[in-house]
Amino acid sequence: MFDAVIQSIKSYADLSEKDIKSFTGRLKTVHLNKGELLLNVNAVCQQWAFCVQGSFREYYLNDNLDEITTNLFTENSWVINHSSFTGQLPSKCKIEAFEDSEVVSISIHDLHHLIGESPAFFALGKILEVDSTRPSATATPEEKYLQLLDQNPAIIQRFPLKHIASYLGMTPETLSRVRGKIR
Amino acid sequence: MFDAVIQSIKSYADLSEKDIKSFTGRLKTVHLNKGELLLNVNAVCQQWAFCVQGSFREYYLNDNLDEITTNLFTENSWVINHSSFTGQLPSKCKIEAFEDSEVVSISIHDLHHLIGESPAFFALGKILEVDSTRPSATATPEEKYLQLLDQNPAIIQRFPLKHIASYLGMTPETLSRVRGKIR
DNA sequence: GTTATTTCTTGATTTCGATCAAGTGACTTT
DNA sequence: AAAGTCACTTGATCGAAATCAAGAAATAAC
Repeated sequence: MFDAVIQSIKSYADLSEKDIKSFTGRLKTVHLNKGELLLNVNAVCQQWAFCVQGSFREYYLNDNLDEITTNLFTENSWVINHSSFTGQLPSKCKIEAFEDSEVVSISIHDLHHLIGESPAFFALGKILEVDSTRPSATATPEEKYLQLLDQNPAIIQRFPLKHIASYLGMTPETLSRVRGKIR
Repeated sequence: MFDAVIQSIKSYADLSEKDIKSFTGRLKTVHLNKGELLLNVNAVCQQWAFCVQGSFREYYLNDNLDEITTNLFTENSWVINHSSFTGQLPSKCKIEAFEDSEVVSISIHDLHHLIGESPAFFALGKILEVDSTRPSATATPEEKYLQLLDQNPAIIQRFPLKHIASYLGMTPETLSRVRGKIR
């Protein structure tokens, strides 16, 4: 049932069977229809959510009311607003289900509790860093696309060009040309 | 003695007098001469350091062996490598004393201990987020400079143009022209 | 099945910032 | 004081990506 999320946490922390039981005992399964929000603007991110099925998009509206995509998530990845979670501050963006989706999540409260029980859980902090690896802002459009293709090809297969372009910080036209060049 | 750092933590967390005593009791004062490293490449950031006097520069060498400045710190700010600390991963950059400097620091171990003693300390996590506010990568050179001028004018007064330009992701020539235009 | 709408591609033009280059002034070093 | 280095400025040119614009292809709506 929780196979994928168990595999994920095992890859970050050295957990005993008992630890894993404690962990899964605190997980909640949540279903979101396309368009529903996992996190709204100004809400504080209180959960670590692991996407079991579907996909999510994190974005905000700039002054010009364009949607700027800040993150894209697919199956078997952690869907967390990093800054809102760590600082327990109001989020600047929304996280929206891009398709009908299912997540399993654990609250910040339960996470603290687990760390208190077993220090091994502390290593899960790496998830916040490792999972947020994104193409570097200084790279050229082609480099950014190749980095994404290398690190997270699922995103490219799953989301339309305009969201990927926004996520990579370029226009759809530029991304289209990069693709044409690579092909 | 620890006035500035006490003021800083009070601004992030609601701490009792006892909490503050526990905190300061674990602080260590370290002096670094200009050029000495607070954190080296591949080291894991194990400390939260608060700059009491002096200034620091965080940077790495790119493939072309240019020094890319990723952060600049002056008095009364927290000098921490965010990603290395949170994930307890090897740092990709150095943090170097830019002048003769003094920091007070607390170890990750002691920080955990304090959180165990009093949950109020958990709110200090905000420091990692709030302090890392940086001019947005998508802004124009002028906007980036004005954002920095607004949020952290001390940096502009303290560091030479080339490091500020690198930090803001532009060439020294461009920054010079931006300054000329604003004046 | 036809019409809309959205998504993507392709071309022409423009623009902003990088690069290349030279020069000035301040500060060291000897 | 002369020579050298360093920090910054200013000008000219270039290039990559944005913008503007139009059309093709795919998808949705009626």
